[in-house]
Amino acid sequence: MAKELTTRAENYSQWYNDLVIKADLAENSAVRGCMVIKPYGYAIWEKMQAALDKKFKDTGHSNAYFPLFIPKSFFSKEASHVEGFAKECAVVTHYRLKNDTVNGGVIVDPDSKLEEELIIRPTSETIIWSTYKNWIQSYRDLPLLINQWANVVRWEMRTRLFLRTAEFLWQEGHTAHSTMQEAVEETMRMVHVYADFAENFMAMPVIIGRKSENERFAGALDTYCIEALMQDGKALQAGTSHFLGQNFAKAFDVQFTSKEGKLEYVWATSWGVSTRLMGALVMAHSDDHGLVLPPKLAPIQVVIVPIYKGLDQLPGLNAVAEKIKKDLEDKGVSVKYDNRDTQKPGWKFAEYELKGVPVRLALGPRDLENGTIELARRDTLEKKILPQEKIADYIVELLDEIQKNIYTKALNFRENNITPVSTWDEFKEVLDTKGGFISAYWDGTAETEVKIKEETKATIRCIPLDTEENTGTDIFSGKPGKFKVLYARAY
RNA sequence: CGGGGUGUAGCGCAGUCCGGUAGCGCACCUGGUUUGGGACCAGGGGGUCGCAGGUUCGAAUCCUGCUACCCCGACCA
Repeated sequence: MAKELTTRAENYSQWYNDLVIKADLAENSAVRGCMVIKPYGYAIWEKMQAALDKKFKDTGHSNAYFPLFIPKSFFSKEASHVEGFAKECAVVTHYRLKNDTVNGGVIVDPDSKLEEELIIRPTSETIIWSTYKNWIQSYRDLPLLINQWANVVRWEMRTRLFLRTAEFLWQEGHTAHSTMQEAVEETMRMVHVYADFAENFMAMPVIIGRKSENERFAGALDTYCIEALMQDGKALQAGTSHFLGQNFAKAFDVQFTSKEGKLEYVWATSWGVSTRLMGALVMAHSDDHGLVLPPKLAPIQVVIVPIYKGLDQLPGLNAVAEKIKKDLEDKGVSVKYDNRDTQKPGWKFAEYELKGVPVRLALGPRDLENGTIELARRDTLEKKILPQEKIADYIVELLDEIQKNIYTKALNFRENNITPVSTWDEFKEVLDTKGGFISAYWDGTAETEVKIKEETKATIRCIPLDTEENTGTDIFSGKPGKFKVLYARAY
């Protein structure tokens, strides 16, 4: 028993930490707050990137790359933006080291102080809008639809692998439009792209909504988000899309000449998802045996494990396994045949379960005699003996079913954990005993939201897009509210 | 930045109170037996006990200072 996981019931957050490390997704690095994403974890991220990148291209966006460093002065141009990020910026002040003649080693050369400090990007709005100023002159240059895949740094006090690290990987889309309506449409389009990705690839149901003013992105007029529910009943913001209005256009003087010959400021959006999605993926589906990966994001979809007494039995098993592997690969399934003699079958079973491989095939001498093979599903842990014939076709369908099953399971959980309440006592009770999303009327004031947060640590996760306007009573203040919002404790 | 905790082999830990030749489990290496749910036996390698001072014949252990990391709070995708 080399790798024991803490169970979810024992300690959910320990379970998460154990799992990320033991499934070889990532580990802490020598640099405080920064993680090393290991090959298996990175392979999942690459699958996420590929799926998202395609969706961005399909909606007309192009990739580009902007600098890691941002001149400090750029930050001060948009007031609320600075305020939002100032407290968590890493700053480059010098550009050279020199030998320390006194104590040995190296020291920062005091003569190399920068005229203007450089901020390591916590997000790229400022550097991008200072660039867009030169790219945009006419309505003919619009819309400008750019995405970048990059790393960013936000100097966090407390970090957790994937969920919150000082450096993380993400994509940030930055678009410019000639009309407000077009920019609003783009904002909405992209939040729906995220929701579609979360549901169809990650098999993670999300609620699309609008953020309250408190939770809004620094510098945005409106922030839309996808919110997911983790198995411990805490919410996790999985992606955001911002309508930036003309704030950045005005701050960086980005104007264009309209068809009518008038000089106007452009309208902007930005949107992003990060490696935090990896954390969401882990917490949405996995169990006490390890990861449960949706087939569409699993680096290995099927693993084949041979079982034999004596190495002389291996060649016969190899022949059948290689054939099945090829049949599957011809159908676009990624397969690993693990015939290492250095580990025993039982060890391999446990290992691939830990790593969330959706389907496992085991092939032994009995199967060779009978023309059968043992198939185990990771999501349900069911085992079946099946004929080898047409196993590839069966698996192709099964992968699809597993993808759906994982989603349905997560959806049922989510639906069972949205609790409508109408009194403050009920609110606190549900929050402490059940968790999940709490649906309640809100009077629309930041004051109420802040007080609720202070008392319970729950925040307004979002105002769901599909909520109908109605009249109700605010759960906390008793004042009239126009719509129901979702409260939750969040990551 | 407050409050708590821990630094001993790659990982997880015991030993520290009461100073006397550094240990256990896992992992690793060699050989053999094994292989349908994390194999077993035998042998083997690996440590300036976080760092720097001090006390002592002798320090992982006692004293002083420093440092790193983890957990809980204030901030955040």
